[in-house]
Amino acid sequence: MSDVGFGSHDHTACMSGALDAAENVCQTRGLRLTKGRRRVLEILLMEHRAMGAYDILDVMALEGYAAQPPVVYRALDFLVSHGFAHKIQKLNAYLACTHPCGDHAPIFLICHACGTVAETSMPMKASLGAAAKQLGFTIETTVVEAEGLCPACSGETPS
Amino acid sequence: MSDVGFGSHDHTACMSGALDAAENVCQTRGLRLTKGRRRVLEILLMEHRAMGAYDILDVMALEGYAAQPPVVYRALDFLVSHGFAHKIQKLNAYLACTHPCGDHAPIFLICHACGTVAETSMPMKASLGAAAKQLGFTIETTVVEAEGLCPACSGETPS
DNA sequence: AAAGAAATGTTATACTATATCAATAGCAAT
DNA sequence: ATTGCTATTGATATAGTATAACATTTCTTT
Repeated sequence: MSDVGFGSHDHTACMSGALDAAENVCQTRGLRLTKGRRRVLEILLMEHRAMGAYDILDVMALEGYAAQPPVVYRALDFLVSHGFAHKIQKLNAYLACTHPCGDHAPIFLICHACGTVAETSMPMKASLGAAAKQLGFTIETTVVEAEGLCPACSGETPS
Repeated sequence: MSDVGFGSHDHTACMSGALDAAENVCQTRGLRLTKGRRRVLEILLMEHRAMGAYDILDVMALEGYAAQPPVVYRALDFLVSHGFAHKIQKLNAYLACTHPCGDHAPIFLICHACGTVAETSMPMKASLGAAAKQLGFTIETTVVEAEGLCPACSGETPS
């Protein structure tokens, strides 16, 4: 594991950095980070938490940019399929990717007390792929999520 | 990895065995495998595939035991929380557990061509837990799912 | 038998996601 | 610069997944 989302960080930098990175990746790969897609990514980065699609819609509505569900789901599909965001399956929620974001196999640590989700990377991707291969199964994508208590919440008695 | 769901097996034996095992576990732990819960488990074992809650409802309706969604969801909650079934997060579907079913950390291999889901067990549970612990995170439950092509489908050109 | 806990039946509704089709914008080649 | 093609957006409707709430029944313990 290399990096984690618990503890503080320079959020402004992390956000503009991630946006710049996304711009660059899109440039390089000939992808279009259109207004709607960028807006959804900005919201995810700004909020810095796992958000449901309808949470994102709410934020857009507050910003005066009312939109329909398909707008957000399309943007999320784009962001997720190109690695700019991830879907947290256990929460039906989406999280901006704050990693260097090449082709990675992330794992997520979900605190069920405070709802924080930390992204880190898989210490065992290779072993998983190799083990599956032995069974004749070819892995294309993986989901690894762990639920439990984050450092802040495990020391206390959270409500 | 110890066991896998690709390839054939003695389905009748697997089903009655799993039911007996569930009965025994319930007996031991003072749990009640009531009619509705047992019925849902039987359906999952019979169909031997990942089923949505409404798929299960459809089967119950065909059997003349029409029920409302909460009936199935409650049964599934019971079965999942006691390890008799698992939820496949990527599919919003449920699968009977066909393993010896002590306290295990399963991983699922999902074929996106034929929809088959194989349950096997985690080769890296310990490493994951230890790595998370280093970050101060205490894991309580894990979800590990891999999507790709099963042996049968990777050799062909499936539609 | 009575009391308390667990499970069920039922209605309604909340939450998550996609199909569909018309309209528009970006891009490449003549 | 127009034409034609493809990708994207807008908008309406609807499909699919899951739970809240509350009355009723069943089980278990006393």
